[in-house]
Amino acid sequence: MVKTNLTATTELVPRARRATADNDARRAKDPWSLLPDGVRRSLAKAAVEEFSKRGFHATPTRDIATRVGMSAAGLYVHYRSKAELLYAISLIGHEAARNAVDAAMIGLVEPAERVRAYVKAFTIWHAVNHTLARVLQYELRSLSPEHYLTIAAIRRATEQQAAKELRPLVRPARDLKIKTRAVLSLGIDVARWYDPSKEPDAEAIGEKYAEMIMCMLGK
Amino acid sequence: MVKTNLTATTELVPRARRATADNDARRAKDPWSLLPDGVRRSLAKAAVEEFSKRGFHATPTRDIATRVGMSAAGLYVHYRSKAELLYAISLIGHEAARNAVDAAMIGLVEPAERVRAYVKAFTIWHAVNHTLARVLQYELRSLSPEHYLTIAAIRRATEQQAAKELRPLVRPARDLKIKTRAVLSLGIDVARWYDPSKEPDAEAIGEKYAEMIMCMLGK
DNA sequence: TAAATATTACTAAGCGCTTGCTTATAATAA
DNA sequence: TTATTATAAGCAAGCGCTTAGTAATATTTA
Repeated sequence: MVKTNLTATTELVPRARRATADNDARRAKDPWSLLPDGVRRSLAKAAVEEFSKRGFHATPTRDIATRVGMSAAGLYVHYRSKAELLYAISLIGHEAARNAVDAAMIGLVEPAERVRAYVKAFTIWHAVNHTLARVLQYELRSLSPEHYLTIAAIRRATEQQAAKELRPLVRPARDLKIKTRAVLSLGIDVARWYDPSKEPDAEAIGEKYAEMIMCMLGK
Repeated sequence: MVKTNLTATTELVPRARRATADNDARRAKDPWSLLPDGVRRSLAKAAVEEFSKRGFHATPTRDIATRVGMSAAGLYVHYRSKAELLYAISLIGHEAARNAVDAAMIGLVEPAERVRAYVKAFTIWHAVNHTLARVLQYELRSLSPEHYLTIAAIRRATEQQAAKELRPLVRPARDLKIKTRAVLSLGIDVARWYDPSKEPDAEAIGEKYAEMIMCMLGK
């Protein structure tokens, strides 16, 4: 399997392209750049809009297809099933969030600096990409059992990464788990309440949140 | 409309009984005591279990009825529609959460003490009642437009109450909104990640969260 | 080269199934 | 009686997805 095409038989998310600073920056900025431009991407974006607003089970595939100007059956040329569409979205979303925080910490070595950058980037990502993030967080239960296992593993890795970064800053050490939870929780929940029409400045929220967390950690 | 019965034509949540300390304590403890014991309560509890696990739209009314040993049609003797069942749950849940924090602050006058009690009670409630809380938070979008308006008003009041309690502790004053958001957000999101089989001690989580928030507020 | 053959992207129609809810009817209780 | 609680049966609508077919494009063959 060398060539990449757009059919449903292909891998859901294409292999990472050559790692360049340019690609990294673009990926950190727009989650959808992980999916090659085309109908497949349009369908995924349309699905996120619908799933986010109404929920996976309340969204008919017909509506997603119509949104991109297709007949109801057209969707199934590009995705095997509604379930696989959700899975593709979930994979892309989790990878994009990971890329965003990784990019923000590049070059930082001081633990406190790294954590501050982590929290800020994580928060901003969940504000800017709140539509996608809502699907990631609220539709976990809508994944098929097999798909869920894969996504759950990715999420465990995220939690471990956060714990690793926080460890040098948390005293007593036994509080590491609950404080890691709190940090991730605070960032994730931004996606629930964030409304760009009322709170346009995601950057400011990220800054404040980073400040609050550092304060909470006694730094 | 004086008498209370169990039919679908009655008010969804019965008028508050005579306010006694005993009733207050029971209500703070079990949200379901807001609904008279009987089939109506059983159905609501069964629905919460299902809605929480699978989501409103993924749960057939047949499954809810079956859970309480009824035929599919039996549900409609006690609730006009699936939508009204969700609405009743939402009303009860929001009122119960409010009762819990109010009860925790009774007799406290010092602002810092009140906030500490507030955060602790709010957090514990979302851990202990995480099943119900998930329905409250994730099924807002499944409410009918009219029902949503009522619930949204209740939620605005909750936010205002929190802001009122926090105001004396927040400097600079312009941070009140974002910090109120953070406090509520942290508590609410406990319902998402809390797993009683892994984290049995809700009280300890409430205590730690209160500590963390006070630290974040510089107290 | 041109003709023959696959492959791809798409649609109109619709199948089999599940959904929320209603109806007709019976049993029970005040 | 009269009101209440329940059920068995089933309806109309909506669902995910398939099928049969078309047109356009690529690939292979003569």
